Amino acid sequence: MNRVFKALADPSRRRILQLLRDGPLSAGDIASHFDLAKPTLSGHFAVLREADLVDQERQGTTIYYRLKLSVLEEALSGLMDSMGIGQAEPRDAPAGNMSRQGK
Amino acid sequence: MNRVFKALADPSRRRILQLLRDGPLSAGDIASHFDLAKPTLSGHFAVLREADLVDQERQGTTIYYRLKLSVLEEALSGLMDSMGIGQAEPRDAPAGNMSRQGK
DNA sequence: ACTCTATTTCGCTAATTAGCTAAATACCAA
DNA sequence: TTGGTATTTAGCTAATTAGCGAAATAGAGT
Repeated sequence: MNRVFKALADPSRRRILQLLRDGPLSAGDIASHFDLAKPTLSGHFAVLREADLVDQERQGTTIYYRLKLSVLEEALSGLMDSMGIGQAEPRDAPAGNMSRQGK
Repeated sequence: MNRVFKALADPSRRRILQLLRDGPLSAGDIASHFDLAKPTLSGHFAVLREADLVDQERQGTTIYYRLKLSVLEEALSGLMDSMGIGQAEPRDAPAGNMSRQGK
């Protein structure tokens, strides 16, 4: 989960994920949307892969990347949960007194 | 919005936000939950402030930090929106076509 | 003015990161 | 096996980051 947020911290990587929203794309297809060198993009793909946010499928000489939406969803809702966003009630903090921080 | 995701990329900062979920805390209160030096935490506060995720209020010699939940919410739902993750509507939402798949 | 306490700012270091070019790998076709 | 296309790996640099201790700032109490 930490890797997911690290991955999301870079705008290029967020944009890659957006591009993958409508279906798998090859590395080259993705690269054509950017003004970055291919190896740079390849590095971003590696980060996304390590975060388990995408998976790869080779088809001949072309590699297709596909968004793993459920992983992204779980990370985001996990965070929202821990922050008390949304209708999810925190399970760890009884809504009364937990630690009155005396000092 | 980029600053928000950069801020969220660090686990200590995410934990700070969690601690602030139940109400404002002083810098010292927060620091007592960590094994980090005060200046280090102070740096994290600065990052969170620049991301507009918290605000500060001085009370005597003590500085209280408060979570700006709406900023966090908007960043997250903005991302979810751009990724096509459903039920991310803060206000009025076009609840219609969610089955866009294909390529 | 002095002295606490709380917090930040200042330098510094080590680790990480994003970017590049050049070279390597993988696959396909002739 | 040679050649071509797609992508990654290797090796580098510059910029950013997280951490620290020491010093500075700020307010409150004496």
